[in-house]
Amino acid sequence: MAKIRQRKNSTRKETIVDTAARLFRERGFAATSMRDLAEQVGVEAASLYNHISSKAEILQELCFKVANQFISNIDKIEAEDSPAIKKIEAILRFHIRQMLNHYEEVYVSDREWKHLTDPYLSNIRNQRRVYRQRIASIIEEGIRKNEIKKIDAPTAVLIMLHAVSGIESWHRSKQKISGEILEENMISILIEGLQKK
Amino acid sequence: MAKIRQRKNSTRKETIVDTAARLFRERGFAATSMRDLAEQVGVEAASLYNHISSKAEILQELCFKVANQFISNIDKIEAEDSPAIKKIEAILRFHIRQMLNHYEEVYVSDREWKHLTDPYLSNIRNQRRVYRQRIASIIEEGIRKNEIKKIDAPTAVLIMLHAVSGIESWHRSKQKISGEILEENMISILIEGLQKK
DNA sequence: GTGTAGAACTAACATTTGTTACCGTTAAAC
DNA sequence: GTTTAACGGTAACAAATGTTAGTTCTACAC
Repeated sequence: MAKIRQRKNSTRKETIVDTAARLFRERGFAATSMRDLAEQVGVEAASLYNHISSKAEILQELCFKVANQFISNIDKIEAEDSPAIKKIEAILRFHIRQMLNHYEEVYVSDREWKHLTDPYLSNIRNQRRVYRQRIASIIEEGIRKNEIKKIDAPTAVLIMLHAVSGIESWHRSKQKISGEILEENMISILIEGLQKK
Repeated sequence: MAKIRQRKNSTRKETIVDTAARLFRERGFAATSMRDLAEQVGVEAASLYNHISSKAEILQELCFKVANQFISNIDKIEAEDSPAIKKIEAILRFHIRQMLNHYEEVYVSDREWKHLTDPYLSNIRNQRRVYRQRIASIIEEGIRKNEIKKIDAPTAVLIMLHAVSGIESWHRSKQKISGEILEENMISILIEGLQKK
Protein backbone atom coordinates (compact mmCIF):
# COMPACT_ATOMS: atom_id res chain seq x y z
CA MET A 1 0.00 0.00 0.00
CA ALA A 2 1.03 3.55 -0.61
CA LYS A 3 4.13 2.80 -2.54
CA ILE A 4 6.48 5.65 -3.15
CA ARG A 5 5.25 7.58 -6.14
CA GLN A 6 7.87 6.89 -8.72
CA ARG A 7 8.49 9.70 -11.10
CA LYS A 8 9.69 8.32 -14.38
CA ASN A 9 13.44 7.88 -14.70
CA SER A 10 14.12 8.11 -11.00
CA THR A 11 14.73 5.56 -8.33
CA ARG A 12 12.94 5.63 -5.01
CA LYS A 13 16.08 6.91 -3.39
CA GLU A 14 16.20 9.84 -5.78
CA THR A 15 12.60 10.65 -5.00
CA ILE A 16 13.45 10.73 -1.30
CA VAL A 17 16.53 12.88 -1.76
CA ASP A 18 14.70 15.33 -4.02
CA THR A 19 11.85 15.68 -1.56
CA ALA A 20 14.32 16.12 1.26
CA ALA A 21 16.04 18.90 -0.67
CA ARG A 22 12.76 20.77 -0.87
CA LEU A 23 12.05 20.37 2.84
CA PHE A 24 15.60 21.21 3.88
CA ARG A 25 15.34 24.40 1.87
CA GLU A 26 11.98 25.36 3.33
CA ARG A 27 12.64 24.49 6.96
CA GLY A 28 16.35 23.79 7.27
CA PHE A 29 18.05 20.45 7.85
CA ALA A 30 17.81 20.43 11.64
CA ALA A 31 14.17 21.47 11.67
CA THR A 32 13.09 18.78 9.21
CA SER A 33 12.22 15.46 10.82
CA MET A 34 12.28 12.10 9.16
CA ARG A 35 8.55 11.92 9.84
CA ASP A 36 8.04 15.20 7.97
CA LEU A 37 10.00 13.79 5.07
CA ALA A 38 8.14 10.48 5.16
CA GLU A 39 4.82 12.27 5.05
CA GLN A 40 5.82 14.26 1.97
CA VAL A 41 7.04 11.11 0.29
CA GLY A 42 3.81 9.33 1.20
CA VAL A 43 5.22 6.61 3.38
CA GLU A 44 5.96 5.82 7.04
CA ALA A 45 9.20 7.14 8.49
CA ALA A 46 10.69 3.71 9.08
CA SER A 47 10.15 2.77 5.44
CA LEU A 48 12.58 5.44 4.31
CA TYR A 49 15.37 3.31 5.72
CA ASN A 50 14.80 0.71 3.02
CA HIS A 51 16.34 3.25 0.65
CA ILE A 52 18.69 5.42 2.66
CA SER A 53 20.89 4.64 5.61
CA SER A 54 20.46 7.84 7.64
CA LYS A 55 19.27 11.42 7.61
CA ALA A 56 22.89 12.52 7.47
CA GLU A 57 23.45 10.53 4.30
CA ILE A 58 20.80 12.55 2.48
CA LEU A 59 22.61 15.79 3.25
CA GLN A 60 25.93 14.26 2.24
CA GLU A 61 24.57 13.19 -1.13
CA LEU A 62 23.15 16.63 -1.78
CA CYS A 63 26.28 18.49 -0.79
CA PHE A 64 28.77 16.38 -2.70
CA LYS A 65 26.62 16.18 -5.80
CA VAL A 66 26.46 19.96 -6.00
CA ALA A 67 30.12 20.44 -5.11
CA ASN A 68 31.16 18.11 -7.91
CA GLN A 69 29.17 20.06 -10.46
CA PHE A 70 30.86 23.33 -9.55
CA ILE A 71 34.29 21.75 -9.52
CA SER A 72 33.82 20.13 -12.92
CA ASN A 73 32.75 23.47 -14.26
CA ILE A 74 35.73 25.41 -12.97
CA ASP A 75 38.05 22.66 -14.23
CA LYS A 76 36.68 23.29 -17.69
CA ILE A 77 36.78 27.07 -17.49
CA GLU A 78 40.31 27.22 -16.14
CA ALA A 79 41.48 25.19 -19.12
CA GLU A 80 40.01 27.67 -21.59
CA ASP A 81 42.17 30.26 -23.23
CA SER A 82 40.17 33.41 -22.66
CA PRO A 83 40.50 36.68 -20.74
CA ALA A 84 40.18 36.40 -16.99
CA ILE A 85 37.16 38.68 -16.92
CA LYS A 86 35.42 36.33 -19.34
CA LYS A 87 36.27 33.38 -17.15
CA ILE A 88 34.79 35.13 -14.16
CA GLU A 89 31.69 35.91 -16.16
CA ALA A 90 31.42 32.29 -17.21
CA ILE A 91 31.70 31.10 -13.62
CA LEU A 92 29.07 33.59 -12.57
CA ARG A 93 26.72 32.49 -15.34
CA PHE A 94 27.15 28.87 -14.31
CA HIS A 95 26.28 29.70 -10.71
CA ILE A 96 23.24 31.64 -11.80
CA ARG A 97 21.99 28.84 -14.01
CA GLN A 98 22.55 26.21 -11.37
CA MET A 99 20.53 28.32 -8.95
CA LEU A 100 17.82 28.74 -11.56
CA ASN A 101 17.62 25.12 -12.64
CA HIS A 102 18.62 23.13 -9.58
CA TYR A 103 17.46 25.57 -6.97
CA GLU A 104 16.64 23.25 -4.08
CA GLU A 105 19.83 21.22 -4.17
CA VAL A 106 22.16 24.12 -4.73
CA TYR A 107 20.55 26.27 -2.09
CA VAL A 108 20.50 23.50 0.50
CA SER A 109 24.09 22.48 -0.07
CA ASP A 110 25.15 26.11 0.29
CA ARG A 111 23.20 26.78 3.47
CA GLU A 112 23.14 23.48 5.31
CA TRP A 113 26.61 21.98 4.78
CA LYS A 114 27.51 23.05 8.31
CA HIS A 115 25.30 20.24 9.57
CA LEU A 116 27.50 17.62 7.99
CA THR A 117 29.64 15.59 10.36
CA ASP A 118 33.26 14.61 9.97
CA PRO A 119 34.87 13.42 7.77
CA TYR A 120 32.36 14.94 5.33
CA LEU A 121 32.37 18.28 7.10
CA SER A 122 36.13 18.79 6.80
CA ASN A 123 36.03 17.53 3.26
CA ILE A 124 33.40 20.05 2.14
CA ARG A 125 35.11 22.83 4.09
CA ASN A 126 38.28 22.14 2.14
CA GLN A 127 36.52 21.91 -1.18
CA ARG A 128 34.82 25.24 -0.58
CA ARG A 129 38.06 26.90 0.47
CA VAL A 130 39.95 25.60 -2.54
CA TYR A 131 37.12 26.53 -4.88
CA ARG A 132 37.03 30.14 -3.68
CA GLN A 133 40.79 30.27 -3.89
CA ARG A 134 40.71 29.18 -7.51
CA ILE A 135 38.26 31.94 -8.38
CA ALA A 136 40.37 34.45 -6.49
CA SER A 137 43.40 33.41 -8.54
CA ILE A 138 41.55 34.06 -11.78
CA ILE A 139 40.60 37.49 -10.51
CA GLU A 140 44.19 38.23 -9.56
CA GLU A 141 45.31 37.18 -13.00
CA GLY A 142 42.74 39.58 -14.42
CA ILE A 143 44.08 42.39 -12.28
CA ARG A 144 47.63 41.75 -13.45
CA LYS A 145 46.50 41.76 -17.07
CA ASN A 146 44.58 44.99 -16.53
CA GLU A 147 41.19 43.44 -17.32
CA ILE A 148 39.88 43.75 -13.81
CA LYS A 149 40.21 46.77 -11.59
CA LYS A 150 42.42 46.67 -8.53
CA ILE A 151 40.35 45.20 -5.75
CA ASP A 152 40.81 42.62 -3.03
CA ALA A 153 40.21 39.33 -4.83
CA PRO A 154 38.78 37.37 -1.86
CA THR A 155 36.29 40.18 -1.30
CA ALA A 156 35.24 40.03 -4.93
CA VAL A 157 34.72 36.27 -4.67
CA LEU A 158 32.65 36.68 -1.56
CA ILE A 159 30.40 39.23 -3.26
CA MET A 160 29.98 37.15 -6.39
CA LEU A 161 29.06 33.96 -4.65
CA HIS A 162 26.74 35.48 -2.12
CA ALA A 163 25.02 37.70 -4.65
CA VAL A 164 24.07 34.61 -6.60
CA SER A 165 22.45 33.01 -3.59
CA GLY A 166 20.03 35.96 -3.65
CA ILE A 167 18.26 34.12 -6.45
CA GLU A 168 16.43 32.44 -3.63
CA SER A 169 14.39 35.63 -3.21
CA TRP A 170 13.64 35.62 -6.92
CA HIS A 171 12.31 32.06 -6.70
CA ARG A 172 10.01 32.98 -3.87
CA SER A 173 8.77 36.22 -5.41
CA LYS A 174 5.36 36.54 -6.99
CA GLN A 175 5.96 38.44 -10.18
CA LYS A 176 9.16 37.01 -11.57
CA ILE A 177 11.11 38.43 -14.44
CA SER A 178 12.36 35.64 -16.71
CA GLY A 179 15.43 33.66 -15.80
CA GLU A 180 17.31 34.97 -18.84
CA ILE A 181 16.65 38.59 -17.94
CA LEU A 182 17.61 37.92 -14.35
CA GLU A 183 20.89 36.45 -15.53
CA GLU A 184 21.69 39.45 -17.75
CA ASN A 185 20.84 41.87 -14.95
CA MET A 186 23.04 40.12 -12.46
CA ILE A 187 25.98 39.91 -14.83
CA SER A 188 25.56 43.53 -15.76
CA ILE A 189 25.54 44.71 -12.15
CA LEU A 190 28.43 42.59 -10.98
CA ILE A 191 30.67 43.13 -13.99
CA GLU A 192 29.87 46.77 -14.69
CA GLY A 193 28.37 48.01 -11.44
CA LEU A 194 25.21 49.91 -10.63
CA GLN A 195 26.39 53.35 -11.58
CA LYS A 196 25.81 54.71 -15.03
CA LYS A 197 29.12 55.27 -16.74
CA MET B 1 26.77 29.08 42.85
CA ALA B 2 27.87 29.85 39.32
CA LYS B 3 26.01 33.04 38.81
CA ILE B 4 25.76 34.31 35.31
CA ARG B 5 28.91 36.19 34.48
CA GLN B 6 27.72 39.73 34.26
CA ARG B 7 29.58 41.84 31.80
CA LYS B 8 29.44 45.43 32.84
CA ASN B 9 26.49 47.44 31.59
CA SER B 10 24.42 44.43 30.65
CA THR B 11 21.62 42.60 32.33
CA ARG B 12 21.55 38.87 32.69
CA LYS B 13 18.96 38.70 29.96
CA GLU B 14 21.25 40.55 27.58
CA THR B 15 24.05 38.14 28.38
CA ILE B 16 21.78 35.25 27.50
CA VAL B 17 20.56 36.80 24.27
CA ASP B 18 24.08 37.71 23.17
CA THR B 19 25.35 34.22 23.86
CA ALA B 20 22.37 32.77 22.03
CA ALA B 21 23.15 34.95 19.03
CA ARG B 22 26.62 33.45 18.84
CA LEU B 23 25.32 29.89 19.10
CA PHE B 24 22.48 30.47 16.64
CA ARG B 25 25.02 31.77 14.16
CA GLU B 26 27.39 28.86 14.65
CA ARG B 27 24.85 26.04 14.71
CA GLY B 28 21.54 27.51 13.63
CA PHE B 29 18.47 28.13 15.76
CA ALA B 30 16.95 24.68 15.46
CA ALA B 31 20.23 22.90 16.16
CA THR B 32 20.95 24.89 19.31
CA SER B 33 19.40 23.42 22.44
CA MET B 34 18.59 25.28 25.62
CA ARG B 35 21.11 23.04 27.35
CA ASP B 36 23.82 24.10 24.90
CA LEU B 37 22.95 27.71 25.60
CA ALA B 38 22.88 27.17 29.35
CA GLU B 39 26.29 25.57 29.26
CA GLN B 40 27.79 28.51 27.41
CA VAL B 41 26.20 30.90 29.85
CA GLY B 42 27.50 28.85 32.74
CA VAL B 43 24.20 27.81 34.26
CA GLU B 44 21.64 25.00 34.23
CA ALA B 45 19.05 25.03 31.45
CA ALA B 46 16.13 25.59 33.78
CA SER B 47 17.77 28.68 35.24
CA LEU B 48 17.56 30.47 31.93
CA TYR B 49 13.83 30.71 32.45
CA ASN B 50 14.32 33.13 35.33
CA HIS B 51 15.30 35.64 32.64
CA ILE B 52 13.56 34.69 29.43
CA SER B 53 10.19 33.14 28.79
CA SER B 54 11.03 30.80 25.92
CA LYS B 55 13.57 29.90 23.27
CA ALA B 56 11.32 31.52 20.69
CA GLU B 57 11.42 34.80 22.56
CA ILE B 58 15.20 35.00 22.16
CA LEU B 59 14.91 34.77 18.40
CA GLN B 60 12.12 37.32 18.38
CA GLU B 61 14.19 39.82 20.33
CA LEU B 62 17.13 39.37 17.99
CA CYS B 63 15.10 39.69 14.82
CA PHE B 64 13.10 42.74 15.80
CA LYS B 65 16.04 44.54 17.29
CA VAL B 66 17.96 44.22 14.03
CA ALA B 67 14.94 45.01 11.87
CA ASN B 68 14.34 48.23 13.78
CA GLN B 69 17.89 49.39 13.24
CA PHE B 70 17.65 48.96 9.49
CA ILE B 71 14.28 50.64 9.33
CA SER B 72 15.44 53.64 11.37
CA ASN B 73 18.37 53.97 9.04
CA ILE B 74 16.34 53.94 5.84
CA ASP B 75 13.89 56.42 7.37
CA LYS B 76 16.78 58.81 7.85
CA ILE B 77 18.30 58.25 4.43
CA GLU B 78 15.05 58.62 2.55
CA ALA B 79 14.57 62.00 4.18
CA GLU B 80 17.91 63.28 2.92
CA ASP B 81 18.15 65.39 -0.17
CA SER B 82 20.87 63.64 -2.12
CA PRO B 83 21.22 61.73 -5.39
CA ALA B 84 19.66 58.28 -5.44
CA ILE B 85 22.99 56.61 -6.11
CA LYS B 86 24.36 58.24 -2.95
CA LYS B 87 21.39 57.01 -0.97
CA ILE B 88 21.99 53.51 -2.21
CA GLU B 89 25.64 53.80 -1.29
CA ALA B 90 24.69 55.01 2.19
CA ILE B 91 22.33 52.08 2.70
CA LEU B 92 25.01 49.70 1.54
CA ARG B 93 27.56 51.21 3.89
CA PHE B 94 25.16 50.90 6.78
CA HIS B 95 24.58 47.24 6.02
CA ILE B 96 28.30 46.61 5.78
CA ARG B 97 29.00 48.33 9.09
CA GLN B 98 26.20 46.53 10.86
CA MET B 99 27.61 43.25 9.61
CA LEU B 100 31.07 44.29 10.77
CA ASN B 101 30.10 45.56 14.20
CA HIS B 102 27.05 43.52 15.15
CA TYR B 103 27.86 40.41 13.21
CA GLU B 104 26.17 37.75 15.30
CA GLU B 105 22.82 39.48 15.69
CA VAL B 106 22.58 40.72 12.12
CA TYR B 107 23.62 37.41 10.64
CA VAL B 108 21.25 35.41 12.81
CA SER B 109 18.27 37.63 12.18
CA ASP B 110 18.91 37.40 8.43
CA ARG B 111 19.29 33.61 8.34
CA GLU B 112 17.04 32.33 11.08
CA TRP B 113 13.92 34.51 10.93
CA LYS B 114 12.12 31.68 9.17
CA HIS B 115 12.00 29.88 12.50
CA LEU B 116 9.82 32.57 14.03
CA THR B 117 6.20 31.65 14.60
CA ASP B 118 3.13 33.72 13.90
CA PRO B 119 2.35 36.53 14.48
CA TYR B 120 6.05 37.40 14.54
CA LEU B 121 6.76 35.46 11.37
CA SER B 122 4.21 37.35 9.27
CA ASN B 123 5.33 40.58 10.83
CA ILE B 124 8.97 40.11 9.91
CA ARG B 125 8.03 38.85 6.46
CA ASN B 126 6.15 42.07 5.88
CA GLN B 127 8.90 44.24 7.23
CA ARG B 128 11.44 42.59 4.98
CA ARG B 129 9.20 42.91 1.93
CA VAL B 130 8.50 46.58 2.58
CA TYR B 131 12.17 47.28 3.29
CA ARG B 132 13.31 45.77 0.01
CA GLN B 133 10.55 47.63 -1.78
CA ARG B 134 11.76 50.94 -0.36
CA ILE B 135 15.28 50.29 -1.60
CA ALA B 136 13.93 49.29 -5.01
CA SER B 137 12.04 52.58 -5.19
CA ILE B 138 15.20 54.55 -4.57
CA ILE B 139 16.92 52.61 -7.33
CA GLU B 140 14.05 53.30 -9.71
CA GLU B 141 14.24 56.96 -8.88
CA GLY B 142 17.97 56.80 -9.68
CA ILE B 143 17.23 55.20 -13.02
CA ARG B 144 14.72 57.90 -13.92
CA LYS B 145 17.23 60.60 -13.00
CA ASN B 146 19.91 58.88 -15.05
CA GLU B 147 22.21 58.25 -12.09
CA ILE B 148 21.77 54.51 -12.18
CA LYS B 149 21.87 52.36 -15.26
CA LYS B 150 18.73 50.66 -16.53
CA ILE B 151 18.44 47.44 -14.63
CA ASP B 152 15.72 45.52 -12.85
CA ALA B 153 15.49 47.21 -9.45
CA PRO B 154 14.40 44.15 -7.42
CA THR B 155 17.34 42.22 -8.85
CA ALA B 156 19.71 44.98 -7.82
CA VAL B 157 18.30 44.94 -4.29
CA LEU B 158 18.71 41.20 -4.08
CA ILE B 159 22.34 41.41 -5.13
CA MET B 160 23.13 44.24 -2.74
CA LEU B 161 21.63 42.64 0.31
CA HIS B 162 22.97 39.17 -0.31
CA ALA B 163 26.44 40.40 -1.21
CA VAL B 164 26.65 42.05 2.19
CA SER B 165 25.83 38.83 3.97
CA GLY B 166 29.04 37.48 2.45
CA ILE B 167 30.84 39.36 5.20
CA GLU B 168 30.24 36.22 7.18
CA SER B 169 33.07 34.59 5.20
CA TRP B 170 35.30 37.54 5.99
CA HIS B 171 34.66 37.14 9.69
CA ARG B 172 35.56 33.49 9.58
CA SER B 173 38.66 33.94 7.44
CA LYS B 174 42.15 33.74 8.87
CA GLN B 175 43.97 36.64 7.31
CA LYS B 176 41.47 39.47 7.28
CA ILE B 177 41.91 42.74 5.50
CA SER B 178 40.69 45.63 7.67
CA GLY B 179 37.00 46.44 7.96
CA GLU B 180 37.51 49.82 6.29
CA ILE B 181 39.25 48.33 3.28
CA LEU B 182 36.60 45.64 3.03
CA GLU B 183 33.93 48.33 2.99
CA GLU B 184 35.66 50.32 0.24
CA ASN B 185 36.15 47.20 -1.84
CA MET B 186 32.54 46.17 -1.56
CA ILE B 187 31.26 49.62 -2.42
CA SER B 188 33.63 49.84 -5.35
CA ILE B 189 32.55 46.51 -6.81
CA LEU B 190 28.85 47.01 -6.36
CA ILE B 191 28.70 50.61 -7.50
CA GLU B 192 31.28 50.48 -10.28
CA GLY B 193 31.55 46.79 -11.08
CA LEU B 194 34.47 44.43 -11.45
CA GLN B 195 35.53 45.41 -14.91
CA LYS B 196 38.13 48.06 -15.47
CA LYS B 197 36.59 50.98 -17.25
C1' DG C 1 20.88 39.03 62.81
C1' DT C 2 16.53 38.74 60.10
C1' DG C 3 13.76 39.21 56.10
C1' DT C 4 13.18 39.46 51.32
C1' DA C 5 13.71 39.13 46.44
C1' DG C 6 16.37 37.43 42.95
C1' DA C 7 18.43 33.75 40.92
C1' DA C 8 20.44 29.45 41.06
C1' DC C 9 19.63 24.34 41.67
C1' DT C 10 17.43 19.40 41.19
C1' DA C 11 13.99 16.60 39.40
C1' DA C 12 10.77 15.63 36.47
C1' DC C 13 7.27 16.08 32.60
C1' DA C 14 5.47 15.14 27.95
C1' DT C 15 6.96 15.24 23.22
C1' DT C 16 9.71 14.59 19.54
C1' DT C 17 13.73 12.72 17.57
C1' DG C 18 16.48 9.19 14.55
C1' DT C 19 16.60 4.59 14.14
C1' DT C 20 15.98 -0.62 14.57
C1' DA C 21 13.61 -5.11 14.67
C1' DC C 22 10.38 -7.61 12.78
C1' DC C 23 6.53 -8.90 9.96
C1' DG C 24 3.36 -8.82 5.83
C1' DT C 25 2.56 -8.06 0.94
C1' DT C 26 3.56 -7.88 -3.78
C1' DA C 27 5.43 -8.69 -8.20
C1' DA C 28 8.68 -10.58 -10.99
C1' DA C 29 12.04 -14.80 -11.90
C1' DC C 30 12.37 -19.35 -12.44
C1' DG D 1 3.24 -22.57 -8.64
C1' DT D 2 7.00 -21.57 -5.82
C1' DT D 3 10.80 -18.71 -4.50
C1' DT D 4 12.77 -14.52 -3.64
C1' DA D 5 13.89 -9.86 -3.16
C1' DA D 6 12.03 -5.39 -2.77
C1' DC D 7 9.48 -2.57 -0.05
C1' DG D 8 5.75 -1.39 2.64
C1' DG D 9 3.80 -1.35 7.59
C1' DT D 10 3.65 -1.53 13.08
C1' DA D 11 5.78 -1.14 17.38
C1' DA D 12 9.16 0.14 19.99
C1' DC D 13 13.77 2.02 21.65
C1' DA D 14 16.84 5.36 23.92
C1' DA D 15 18.17 9.88 23.72
C1' DA D 16 17.29 14.62 23.42
C1' DT D 17 14.12 18.44 23.52
C1' DG D 18 11.63 22.72 25.71
C1' DT D 19 9.66 23.68 29.79
C1' DT D 20 7.60 23.62 34.71
C1' DA D 21 7.44 22.89 39.77
C1' DG D 22 9.43 23.24 43.79
C1' DT D 23 13.46 24.06 46.63
C1' DT D 24 17.68 26.20 48.19
C1' DC D 25 21.08 29.57 48.22
C1' DT D 26 22.84 34.42 48.23
C1' DA D 27 23.29 39.23 48.71
C1' DC D 28 21.58 43.17 50.21
C1' DA D 29 18.09 46.29 53.20
C1' DC D 30 16.74 46.99 57.54
